[in-house]
Amino acid sequence: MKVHCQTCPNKNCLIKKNGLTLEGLPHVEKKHTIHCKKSQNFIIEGAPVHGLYFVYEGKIKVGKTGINGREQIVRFAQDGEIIGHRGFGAGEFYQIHAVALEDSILCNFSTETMHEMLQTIPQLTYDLMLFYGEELNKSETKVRKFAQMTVREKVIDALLYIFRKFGQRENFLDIQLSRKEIADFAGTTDEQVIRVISTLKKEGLLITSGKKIGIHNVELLKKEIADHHFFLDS
DNA sequence: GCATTAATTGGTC
DNA sequence: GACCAATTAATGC
Repeated sequence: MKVHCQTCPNKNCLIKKNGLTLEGLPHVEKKHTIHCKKSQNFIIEGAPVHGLYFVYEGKIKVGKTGINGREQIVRFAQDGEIIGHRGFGAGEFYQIHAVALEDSILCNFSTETMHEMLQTIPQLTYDLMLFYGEELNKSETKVRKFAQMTVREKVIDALLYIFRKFGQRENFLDIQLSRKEIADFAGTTDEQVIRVISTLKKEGLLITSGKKIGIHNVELLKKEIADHHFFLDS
């Protein structure tokens, strides 16, 4: 079942914002709608690039595979966000993989369609450029964090990122992630994540229930890593 | 309910 | 601070 940009609720999507012009409409019609089941791997690392993805609805993790099959989650994405933008224009093959964390709907624009759009809609091109700039800034910030933060700080930072991005519902983070996925994102191991979480729980900063995690005191957590945040959130 | 998978804890290097 | 092993909790079938 196909979803259309005209009725899409994601106001912050770059296509929704800039693609519904007279010039854009015929291109927007060419997009493909992809229904993705939970844990489906829809971008395979090393596979040929086949355009750009936008999340219509759902939650996605984007990662890279390292030495010994060790996983590094690069970012998470949800409604309205772009995936696969690094492969676009630059390389022939994806350097990342993307997996749906829950049943999701994606919009796929082929490389050709993107080229046509970017060459006819300056505002879209401009917004995409700003987006690339932001992404670069975030990844530079992340490099510094990885080098300078302790494990405890990295885990706190990861939890706050998840909190910012997905928020909480009934006092628990509104996304289902395993301890291992948090570890892969924070750049450490699942055992370390579990240890940090259980001490934070003892300190009254977090609550847990099964695999669900709830942040009890955001301000105190923020305070603990405040020294590392000179610029912006990432 | 049983079997597989994930969370937790303790220990070693 | 990573890796390994053992135990316990959670989840799939």
